[in-house]
Amino acid sequence: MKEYLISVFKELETQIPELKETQLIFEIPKSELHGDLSTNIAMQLAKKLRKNPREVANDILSKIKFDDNLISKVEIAGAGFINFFFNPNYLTYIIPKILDKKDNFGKSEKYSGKKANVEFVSANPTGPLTVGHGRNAVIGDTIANLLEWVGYKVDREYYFNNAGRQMRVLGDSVRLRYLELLGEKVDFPEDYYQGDYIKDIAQKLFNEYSDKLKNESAEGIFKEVAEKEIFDDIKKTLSSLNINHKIFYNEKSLYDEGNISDLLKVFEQKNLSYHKDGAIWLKLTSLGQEQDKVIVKSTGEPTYRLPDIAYHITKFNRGYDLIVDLFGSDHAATYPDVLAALRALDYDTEKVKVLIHQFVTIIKDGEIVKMSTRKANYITLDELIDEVGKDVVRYFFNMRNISSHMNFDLTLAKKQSDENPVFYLQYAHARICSIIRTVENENLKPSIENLDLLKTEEEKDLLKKLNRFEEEVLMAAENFEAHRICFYLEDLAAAFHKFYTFRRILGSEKNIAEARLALIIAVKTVLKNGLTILGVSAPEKM
RNA sequence: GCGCCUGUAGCUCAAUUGGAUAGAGCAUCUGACUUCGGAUCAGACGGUUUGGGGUUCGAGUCCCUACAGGCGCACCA
Repeated sequence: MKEYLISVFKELETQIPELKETQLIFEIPKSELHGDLSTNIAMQLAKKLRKNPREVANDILSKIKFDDNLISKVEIAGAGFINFFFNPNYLTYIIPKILDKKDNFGKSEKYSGKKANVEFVSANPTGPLTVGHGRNAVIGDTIANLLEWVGYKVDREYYFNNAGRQMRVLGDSVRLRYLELLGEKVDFPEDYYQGDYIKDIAQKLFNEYSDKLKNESAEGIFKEVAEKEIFDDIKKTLSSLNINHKIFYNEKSLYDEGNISDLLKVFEQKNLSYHKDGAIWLKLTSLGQEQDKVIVKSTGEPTYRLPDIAYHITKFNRGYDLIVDLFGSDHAATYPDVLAALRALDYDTEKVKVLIHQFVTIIKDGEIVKMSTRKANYITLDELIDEVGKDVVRYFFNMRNISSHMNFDLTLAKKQSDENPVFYLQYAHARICSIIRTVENENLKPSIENLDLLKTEEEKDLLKKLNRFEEEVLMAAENFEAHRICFYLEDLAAAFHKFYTFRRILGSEKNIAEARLALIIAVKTVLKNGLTILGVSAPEKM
């Protein structure tokens, strides 16, 4: 429909040349009184033509003839909006379309043929995933889903580093706990990993090797076993949320394959780096950044920046059209340097979309829980999933704009069952399934023969909402905003529940009953597809 | 001190990217089923969009400023 209106206005360009320079926008008005689509084009033109907006609108309409089969009414309203009212029959076209496409309804081909990489979680294996990682994990996976729905071929990627200082400390933490088990008195440093999982790993090593590891170094078996155990747990946690990364990219391979040394040479050749105080610095100030930063320490060890840049270069070289980086606000300061460097090396950083999500504040028994991996004062993602379930976790993290500093009230979440919107959606789906089961016994079949009988307010409202789904998916994907899907689905479910309260299938005249049956099957399909994007199940019974 | 994010109803959050009368859920109050799932529906209450300036036909949204909170500001990642 939008396409139709755009084409009509395009034809008008010959008569009103200024139209070419204005952005033609059609939007769905907030209020139904303002029609099904609306444009502010007259107001935009008014400025250029130095005329009254309503006059311009009148002028435009006098020059256009609309197809009566599509548009039933056009009006000028407010300061100069032009509102379009669809022919009601047009709305019902969506039902056969949904019934035909089923699980694929809502998908589009707009970006088909394009490849995207979504990097998310990317926590180093130093401890179990926390609730904070959970937000990252869920958002990342859902964005990947959304991109797939609009045609991208998506790789989900996890970047990690098992070489640096963090991992050395991890290994040594395990070693010290192990020595404790041997009865040695050790002084366990405060800035080491305090969590019980370290003791568990030490215990495991003790069970297997007894005291044979007494003289092993932290970097050897202690680190290796710790990394493996913890990474296995991380993968298990993610998989319990149905999150499975295709690629685990180890920073170490960047050294092994020479990417790091190559990059250093390039910086040198392009005169983008210099030596000072025994370290190598990147000339970020010449790239518009605040200050130069060290890329190789005086010890000869690179800082994280260098591999970060090399890593992103591999993403370009791997041929992605879209590169999504998702991380928490604690890392927000690092990416501008990386992007500046990439730009200086002539990579098209328009392809890189950096998404920053704000932190989750955990509230338990009315108090804020301060979290720290090091101090082992945190709530793990596993605990959260155990307490509220996978669907609630996924829905909850998806339902808010990523820039919101969201609160997670754990006490409420635990007792939450009828208060949580995810149940509201699932209930609507299960209810429709139940109706279908019941109605089938009455020898009714969904029919699209008499959809024009769907003309009550409740039915029209549902039809309008069904008509919006494809665009919602596209908007959510293009803006990387999964929460729009949540709000849309809640809206749709509410419209269904209202329909259910006032309009019946059983007991209605057969043609109406069968048209309504087709309608609710369409609603069920859209609910399920929306929940699928979010990674939430759509149960047939609850 | 500097940078990024945030501030909207009692609480948790939206607002079609600058549009029309700022909307939902929860909480509170009042109502609604002898038949398809009451985990539901209808209604009421609730706002100086943190304060103050500015930009324009039009501002929750953009600019300036003050205040409050979160996150950063390494030769850690």
